[in-house]
Amino acid sequence: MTNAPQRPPLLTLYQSLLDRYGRQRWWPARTRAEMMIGAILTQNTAWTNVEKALSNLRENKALNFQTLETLPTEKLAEWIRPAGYFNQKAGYLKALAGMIHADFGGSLDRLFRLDTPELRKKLLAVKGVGPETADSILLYAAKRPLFVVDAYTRRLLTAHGYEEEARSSYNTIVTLFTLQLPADVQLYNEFHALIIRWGKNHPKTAVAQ
DNA sequence: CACCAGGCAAGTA
DNA sequence: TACTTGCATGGT
Repeated sequence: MTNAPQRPPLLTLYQSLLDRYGRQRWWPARTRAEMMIGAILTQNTAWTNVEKALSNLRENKALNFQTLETLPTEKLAEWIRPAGYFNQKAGYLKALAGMIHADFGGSLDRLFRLDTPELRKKLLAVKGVGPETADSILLYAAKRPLFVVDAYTRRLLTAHGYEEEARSSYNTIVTLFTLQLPADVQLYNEFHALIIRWGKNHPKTAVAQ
């Protein structure tokens, strides 16, 4: 954003990004299961690599937790190899599939029947699901109004005068956005997607502004 | 060649 | 609480 005002209200920042980039229509997934699997695979990983892994899973009819639950970890790791950290992520996906199977009979409908605090706790209890992954699932799969903070969010804050806030904890940044924005699923959805879109034009190595 | 990309867990102090 | 390290592929 050229000539960005110093510390613009976050809603103003949202409007600027929306004007500049337009609606993003996130998350890029056809089903809740695909969304959740993508959320694990994209951890610290370029989305283009995630797409290759998702294609492999789709070809093997494994974009669902019933299949992942019974799939050998080694086979899963082989299919998601392009997404990097494949041994870790295979274990993470198995853990998530195991939780859904053991506690909800394999039913995402039943999982998503939990209220937001319980659902968040349930997700965070799975090894490999941290705050960003949990909140992404809550926002984009469960449609709950939770603001998602990621590395780009911190960079956006830094670039617009919120330097100290950008260095604070995950939950502090969530609170910052939550207090300034109406609790609206569609707004949080679009804002986070726009922040990623902005981030792709502002790589770490680029000169600021 | 180095650095980066839609994090997280586990260990240390 | 606040660091540090390992995890790994594919693109620039």
